[in-house]
Amino acid sequence: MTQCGLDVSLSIIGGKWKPLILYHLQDGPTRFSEIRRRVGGISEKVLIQQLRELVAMNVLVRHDHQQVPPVVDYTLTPFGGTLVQALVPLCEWGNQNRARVADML
Amino acid sequence: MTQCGLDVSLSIIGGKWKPLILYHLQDGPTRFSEIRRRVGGISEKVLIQQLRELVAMNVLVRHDHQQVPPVVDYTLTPFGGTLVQALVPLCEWGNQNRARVADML
DNA sequence: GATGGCGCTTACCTTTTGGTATGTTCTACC
DNA sequence: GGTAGAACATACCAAAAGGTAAGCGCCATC
Repeated sequence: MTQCGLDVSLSIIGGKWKPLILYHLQDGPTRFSEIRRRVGGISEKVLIQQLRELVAMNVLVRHDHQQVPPVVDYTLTPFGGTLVQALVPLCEWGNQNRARVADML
Repeated sequence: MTQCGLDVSLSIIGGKWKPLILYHLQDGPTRFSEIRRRVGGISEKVLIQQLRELVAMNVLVRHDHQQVPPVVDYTLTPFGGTLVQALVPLCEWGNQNRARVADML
C-alpha cells in the first residue's frame, strides 16, 4: 500500500476553491475575469487570494501584459499540470455520482 | 474535456481531515481509537464529527458491537471505496512531490 | 459625462472549522 | 482502590476561511 501523501496535496489544494480554479485553467492561459466567470460564485477578493497562493507554490504563473486597462493571465506550470491530472479521477467520480450525492443532501 | 464534478466530490471530502480518514480505512473495519492513532493529530471531538458526516453520506458504516467497554468500528461502503480510489492519484502525487513542496513552505 | 469593464486593494464582518478541556459509564488491570 | 482505556458528549473558545461593500486608475463606449 502506498504511503499517504494526501497531507502534501492537501497543503496545496486545501480550501473550497483551489481545485475548481485549477480545473478551469486546463485550456491554457486564462484571464482573471474569465476565471472568475468560469468558476462562478467566487468573489474577486477570494479569487485573487487563491491565485496568489497558487503562484507562490509554483502551481501557476501570472503574466501581466503591461497594458492599460490591465490584462493579466494565469497559466498552469508543468508542476501544476501534474497536480491537475491527479485531480481528474475525483472530477470524474463527482460526475458519476452527482445525482446520488444530491439526493443525500 | 470532462465536465467538472469536483464540486460534488468536494462536498463530501471537503475539510482538513476527511481524505486522511478515508485513506486510513482502506484495510477494512477499524476501531475508533485505532483511526485516531493512525490519522494522528486529530482530536476525538473532530474525529467523531467527521465520522458521523461520512456515515450520513453513506461513505462509511458504523458497527457497534454492543459491548462494554464499547467496541465500535467503521468500514468503507462500496460507494466509499470508489471515492477512496479516486483519491489514490492525489496521494501518489503527494508522495512524489513531498520534498519539493516542503521546500516551498 | 455617465457607465461599465479591467485587475486589483482595503476594511470589516460572518460563518465555518477546528481545538481544548472536562465529564461519563463501564471494565480490566495493578 | 487508583489508574487506564474504550467511545463518546458537551461547553466553550480561537483561528481560519470566506463573503460584502466600497474604491481606484484608466480606457472605451454610449
